[in-house]
Amino acid sequence: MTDILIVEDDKELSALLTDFLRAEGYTVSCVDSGDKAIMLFERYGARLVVLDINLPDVNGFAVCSKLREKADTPILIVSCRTDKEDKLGAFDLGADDYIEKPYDIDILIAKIKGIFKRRYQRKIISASGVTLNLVSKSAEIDGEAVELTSKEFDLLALLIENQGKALKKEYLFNSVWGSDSDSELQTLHVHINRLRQKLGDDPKNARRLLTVWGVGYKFV
Amino acid sequence: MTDILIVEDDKELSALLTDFLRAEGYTVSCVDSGDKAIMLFERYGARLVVLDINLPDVNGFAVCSKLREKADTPILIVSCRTDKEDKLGAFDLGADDYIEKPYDIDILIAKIKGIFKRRYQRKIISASGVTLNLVSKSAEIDGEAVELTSKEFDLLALLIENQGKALKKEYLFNSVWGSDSDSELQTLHVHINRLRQKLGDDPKNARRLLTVWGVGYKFV
DNA sequence: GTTTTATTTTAACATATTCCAACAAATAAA
DNA sequence: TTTATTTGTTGGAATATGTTAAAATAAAAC
Repeated sequence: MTDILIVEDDKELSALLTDFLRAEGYTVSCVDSGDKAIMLFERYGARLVVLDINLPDVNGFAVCSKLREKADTPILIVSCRTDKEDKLGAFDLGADDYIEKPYDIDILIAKIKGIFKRRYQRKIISASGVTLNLVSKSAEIDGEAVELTSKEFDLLALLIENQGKALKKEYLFNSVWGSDSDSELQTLHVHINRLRQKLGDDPKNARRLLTVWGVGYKFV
Repeated sequence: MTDILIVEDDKELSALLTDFLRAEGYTVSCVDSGDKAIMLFERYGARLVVLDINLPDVNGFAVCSKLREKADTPILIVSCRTDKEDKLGAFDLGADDYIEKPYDIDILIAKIKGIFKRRYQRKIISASGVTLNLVSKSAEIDGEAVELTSKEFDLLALLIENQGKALKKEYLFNSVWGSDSDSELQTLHVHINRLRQKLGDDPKNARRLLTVWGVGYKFV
């Protein structure tokens, strides 16, 4: 997965931005149209998207909303449009920021660095007595070390990273296992079951790993 | 813990902002100096800080860096200074955004809502004592948690998002169930009925979920 | 190559939700 | 007032969804 996907039809600008970002140590992919952006994102994913609004094919807003359907990757919208409506629309679609062109490239980079730091530099995540060390892959529950298998760990990490959010079963399975055939959701159930045992959670009266009927699961 | 701590010495501006944010369902505290901000934050905490740079006592940047020592609460810096150096410095200190004065209050609120959604998994819609969190899929009625099934939740969310507007039954059914078999509107009645029970609404004298004869329903 | 451990599959079981159908009540039209 | 139409109510059947245990497979360790 590349760090940053730049969607920008101004070749000169995108080349400049790419150089600067690579100098900061990020891996960068560039596309000049919305369709390509979606394709590349579906295929390889990205940790952050810099999205121009005025694209040759589809509208940038449409791209934004399509990306949001797939993942909650941070999206920075870049545009020469200055209307308030455009900005509000962008935030409503789930964009993380709206930056007017022409922008100062140092500021944009500072913002990107900030997002990366807040979003991806976390080594330890925790919620309601459960602590996961993403580096050593070790887990503590209520202060006591607990052995988790790798699938269990990945699943629990995903749930804790999104604590409070009801996550669809398809999404959970997809993220942890990589594919999504309906029949395989049983596998997810089994792992949820194991996790609950290790968490000491009774499913009928779960306190941490809750089922959200008709949707999936959430960690609180 | 309050949701939002506003650090701003312009009383008029902070009062305005407070009103707007409270209308969005956030709890808000206001202070007019850096020392008070630190004190209040240490004592009660906050989920997000809106921080003015030009304060009567200490510099806003100093406040920002002190807050960062204590927690990684999101900080939105608001300032009339437009120098690049100030902005870069703010991001370097860990500020989440730098907003130039004068700002559009709707944009600021959109940004705050976005942060709450991403960070705290809180996307709230509410009307007359009923609050739905679209991210965690949880519901509160008059301050008490209530269990809703997924169809009930979707239906109520649709009604609340369009509060005050009478929605056609066909539209409601279509939106929630996806199909459009007109004959099955009976199903909608049943769900409306359940919702009214959970809302504590008597259909003969409904206070929230009203019947609009010949049309459908509306939430007020 | 065997043993151990982790993971997946299978299938039976348990539960919640949704749907349906019949009827009751309210409203509008005749 | 009567009639037709729309809306409200109810219980249980049908369906969808969730849980669990155990066996089968795959992967890793020895």
